[in-house]
Amino acid sequence: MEAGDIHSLLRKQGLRATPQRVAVAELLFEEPTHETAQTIYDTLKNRFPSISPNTIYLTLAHFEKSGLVTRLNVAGSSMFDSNTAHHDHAFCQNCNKLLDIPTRSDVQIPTRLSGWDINRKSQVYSGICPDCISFIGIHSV
Amino acid sequence: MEAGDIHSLLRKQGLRATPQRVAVAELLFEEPTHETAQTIYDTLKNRFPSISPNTIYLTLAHFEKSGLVTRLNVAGSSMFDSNTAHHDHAFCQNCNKLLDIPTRSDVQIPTRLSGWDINRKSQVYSGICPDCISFIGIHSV
DNA sequence: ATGTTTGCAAACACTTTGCAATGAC
DNA sequence: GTCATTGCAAAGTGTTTGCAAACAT
Repeated sequence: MEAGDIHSLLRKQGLRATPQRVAVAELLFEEPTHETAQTIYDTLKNRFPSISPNTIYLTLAHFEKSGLVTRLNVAGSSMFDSNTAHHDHAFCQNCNKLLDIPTRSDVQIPTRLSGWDINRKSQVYSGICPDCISFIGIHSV
Repeated sequence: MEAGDIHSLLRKQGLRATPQRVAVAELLFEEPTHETAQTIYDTLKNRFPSISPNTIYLTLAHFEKSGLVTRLNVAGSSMFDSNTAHHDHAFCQNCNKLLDIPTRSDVQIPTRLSGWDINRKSQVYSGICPDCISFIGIHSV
């Protein structure tokens, strides 16, 4: 996805397409990685030396509200996922990597759960990723 | 579970049974609620006016390491669950309540997931709890 | 031109650290 | 008595706030 597309994507959501927002969106949509506000801030400080955490957090909140990204609470902070199709996650306890994995079953999100109004389902598998297993020789205890 | 039992429970794990630790354990085992370090600290400040956050956090880390409790990352901070049997969770986006719910399927935790060494599975349903629906009239958007 | 968004600075919530004093065993 | 644990104080993360200046529309 290139800059022009991202611009109109934001506009379609009624969001003003500032350079900072386009940059955040690029980060989130280009790569299949899950960024935290912190990593985005660190990355963008190079291109926008005067950017503030405020901007990142407000931008991400806007994106979330518009449904462009999903917020995931993992390892004590929020990670953002541009893959809005339903899928599960695998989290590496060693390197903190978060990976999308296909849903293991065809179970749909139940909208009712004994009186609850459920709008989101999050399945997270935690363990050690292949890289850390082979590279460092770490195994779960 | 009474104080004496908790004392020996801790000792069985090789943990020194200090009054503070017994109090933390009581909180976690008496009620089926999920406490955060913060709520535990706030509660125990009454009984132990000089207790420090340090103690709470170290205690919870010990309990987690010993397998007495499970740490859950929800809504940006850790919640602790004394129910170590496998089960899912329902999280209320309005009142931040976390509820244990029985697992919906008999799927066991897979120990291998395309090269990963998985040791934990966490299923969280997010939405609005019955109390908040009827009481405040909130519904998910 | 208008109203949103930015950057700044400061505060905030939660968690972790280092170390001497305390206390469980 | 010994060593783990506590309390204290301070710092470290990650996130949020208020407001004037800047900017997208």
